[in-house]
Amino acid sequence: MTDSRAPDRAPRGGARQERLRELNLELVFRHVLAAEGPISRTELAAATGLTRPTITRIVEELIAGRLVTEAGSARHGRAGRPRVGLALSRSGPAGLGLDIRADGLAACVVDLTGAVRHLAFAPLAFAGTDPAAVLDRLAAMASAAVEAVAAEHLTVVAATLAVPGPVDGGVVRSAPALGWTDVDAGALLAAGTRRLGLPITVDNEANLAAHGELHATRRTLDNFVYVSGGLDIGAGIILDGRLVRGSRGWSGELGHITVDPDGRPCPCGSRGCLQTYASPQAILGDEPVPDGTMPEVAITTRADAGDAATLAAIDTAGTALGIALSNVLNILDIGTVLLGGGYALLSSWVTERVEAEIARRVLSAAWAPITVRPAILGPDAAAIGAALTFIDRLRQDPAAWFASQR
Amino acid sequence: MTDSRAPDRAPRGGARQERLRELNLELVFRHVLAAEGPISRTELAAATGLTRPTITRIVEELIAGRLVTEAGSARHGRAGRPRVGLALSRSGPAGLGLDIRADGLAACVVDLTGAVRHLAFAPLAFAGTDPAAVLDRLAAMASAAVEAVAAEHLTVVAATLAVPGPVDGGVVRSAPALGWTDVDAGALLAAGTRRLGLPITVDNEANLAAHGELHATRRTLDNFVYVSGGLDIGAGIILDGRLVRGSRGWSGELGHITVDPDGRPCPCGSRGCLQTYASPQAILGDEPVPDGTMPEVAITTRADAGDAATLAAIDTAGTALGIALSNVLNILDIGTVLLGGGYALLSSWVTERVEAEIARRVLSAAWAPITVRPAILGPDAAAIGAALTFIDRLRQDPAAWFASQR
DNA sequence: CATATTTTTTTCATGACTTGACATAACCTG
DNA sequence: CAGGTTATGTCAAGTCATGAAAAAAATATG
Repeated sequence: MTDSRAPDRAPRGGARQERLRELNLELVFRHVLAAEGPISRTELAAATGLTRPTITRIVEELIAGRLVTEAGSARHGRAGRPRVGLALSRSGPAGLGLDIRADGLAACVVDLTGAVRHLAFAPLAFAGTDPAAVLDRLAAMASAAVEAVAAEHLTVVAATLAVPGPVDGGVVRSAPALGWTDVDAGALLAAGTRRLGLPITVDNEANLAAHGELHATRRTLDNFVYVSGGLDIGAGIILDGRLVRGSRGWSGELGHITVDPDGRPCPCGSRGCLQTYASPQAILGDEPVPDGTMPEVAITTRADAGDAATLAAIDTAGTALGIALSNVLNILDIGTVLLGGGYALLSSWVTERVEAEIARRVLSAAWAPITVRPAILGPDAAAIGAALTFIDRLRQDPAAWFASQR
Repeated sequence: MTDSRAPDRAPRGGARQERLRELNLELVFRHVLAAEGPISRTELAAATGLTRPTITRIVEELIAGRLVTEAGSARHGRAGRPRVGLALSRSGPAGLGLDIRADGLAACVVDLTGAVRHLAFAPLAFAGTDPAAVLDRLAAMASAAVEAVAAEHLTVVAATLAVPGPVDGGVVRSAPALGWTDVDAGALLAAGTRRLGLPITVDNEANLAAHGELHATRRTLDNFVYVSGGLDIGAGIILDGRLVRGSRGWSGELGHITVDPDGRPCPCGSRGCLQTYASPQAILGDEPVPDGTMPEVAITTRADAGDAATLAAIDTAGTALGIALSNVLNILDIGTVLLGGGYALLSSWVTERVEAEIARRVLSAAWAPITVRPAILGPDAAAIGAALTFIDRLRQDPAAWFASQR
């Protein structure tokens, strides 16, 4: 294969007539997706340029495939037969998202419309926990989620697991927040969920959370950097509505951007990495946190109380984050920064400093201002984004879904 | 338009039979492209999965459109009718690339195969030059190039202009190397080349040079950062064989990455920007350069002579470049850095330090080594990449070319 | 020079779409 | 409640690109 792009665009050899059908099915489906509310067959015909007979056949197929349902005839006041509204099915295939985060485990099911239909959380302290035990626990939550939504006629078809660290295939390379190194989370989870028969994907938490935000804004915002704070600082980058994964999927290591070349030493072996200044632990310094309290909460509590050391540390963190983000923005020309994860809680404290550094250091900021604001989704962003992984694939290529069903 | 991707994939309403033809034409064309040497109709049939009759008809169309030619029947020794080799036409449509660089003007024509068929360079000192005069001069070079290749039956169909600085539409926002600010280079060039009737695109020099390198490696290397040195330091980023432009096309501002937050002041208003340490002028310091000498040449001359100040400055520059690139690689997970522009000349002096910083600061370098090497193309990389812009579009979407011809 | 072999082209059937006409369904108006 | 109006479903004929099979073209071999 000399041209790496060849298989992307025409994967299955020559295009036969069937391919036309697939293309038009995709076209119609995408119009149903994009429509604000229910849309009728006649409207679809007008919008797509296809004829009514063709639309009728395609809609029939979409309904049979459980992607679309008739939403009941919406009487429009005028004379004539009322149009039958068509909408994405709320009882068809669904995606399961699982998240291993610093404070516990989350499971989430999202339907075709992107709506969260199930969300469960189990607090868990990770100190010294065995990966297999954690993933067994998570597998149980997955089963429970699948059963819970089955009652609403939703069929979970695929699962994605979010982990806080770089992932290689299904293997978690390093997740300091969990104390994991080279854990084959994909295999462990697959073992626990064999009964469900779901294909499993494992991905970085920041990437998935960014993906969740992309959907949460209904794709009106399709260029942004999502900052995900925790023990590690990660970033999910969305360019032109697509997640930037890098050549091996390890993009977004924001925490190890150099903020000061001869600065504080970092466990990674370098000096002056962002996370030595801006992670919650770095802000808290040596001060211990009461058990069961999220470090971000401890920070805001102390800051609200006017603790001078904390305020100074927040200042340093904001500046460092601003410098690191300036680098990202200079390289990628992105107009929006979303502060997510722990930073969503701290955003009112750090946004100003971040904005100041960006205004000063990003070349294009002079003629196109850059927005910094907290993310929309809360701590469940990654779980939701994970659940959306399958939904998104299905939305992009409904024909492949039909092919897989046969 | 709620889903921003909808128009990408099915732009022209419903897919009719014609669309099938387009898809298969693209498929066949891509196989001709990917083939090592000439390829016969029968081989194409086997490779694409289409039948011989279909191939015959499509090839007929490709030949009529001047994209493909019969390369003469290659007798293969065995019995039977010899296969007729088909190859990309070397006398069909061609792309024109123009480059305004620090030391002069370049014009370049590239044919469908990617071969450079014409290359001209005119030295020019930019101090105090009027943009309109420069672009007039360049327009004359463009005309000469078009005429020169017309003798070889090549038809120039589109032009792209490379400029050293961020571009907005056809407007050069700022090009310190030329002393230009907000110059509508596209319009000025269009005025001078009206007679040729070419569509004109203006783009950043680093982006285009990266694109040139992508083709120079025959797309075998499809994830890299191309560093382009000059008065300004820019970067062209290729991810998955695609140029990363950012949301407004201003990506790759490597020169303004913060290397030291309280470092040297930069004309941009910030402090510690890479280019205050690593641009040729920064390396030379106050020392004057003989007129007509490229600064990079002056640097290597002094370094070869063992000048201590120069060697120290090179060291500082290499370290700074390494830090800046580490940031890029941490964010984007790219495995290769190509040193282009002026840095190609300096690569033997700086590579070691750049590699050392990357090994230390890039998280993934621990388990996947990163390559740093000089770029393949020389100073004409941007002109060649510019000429390839149109060729690339045509290669990606030959059907659109046929549509535009009608 | 006839025959075998391989490549290319021609001829005909298939499938998906369009157009246009008509039938049916469900609602509004008077 | 009859008749007009609008939405949807169904049927035929026509178009176009493809696949399958057969014919034609061009060469090597005996």
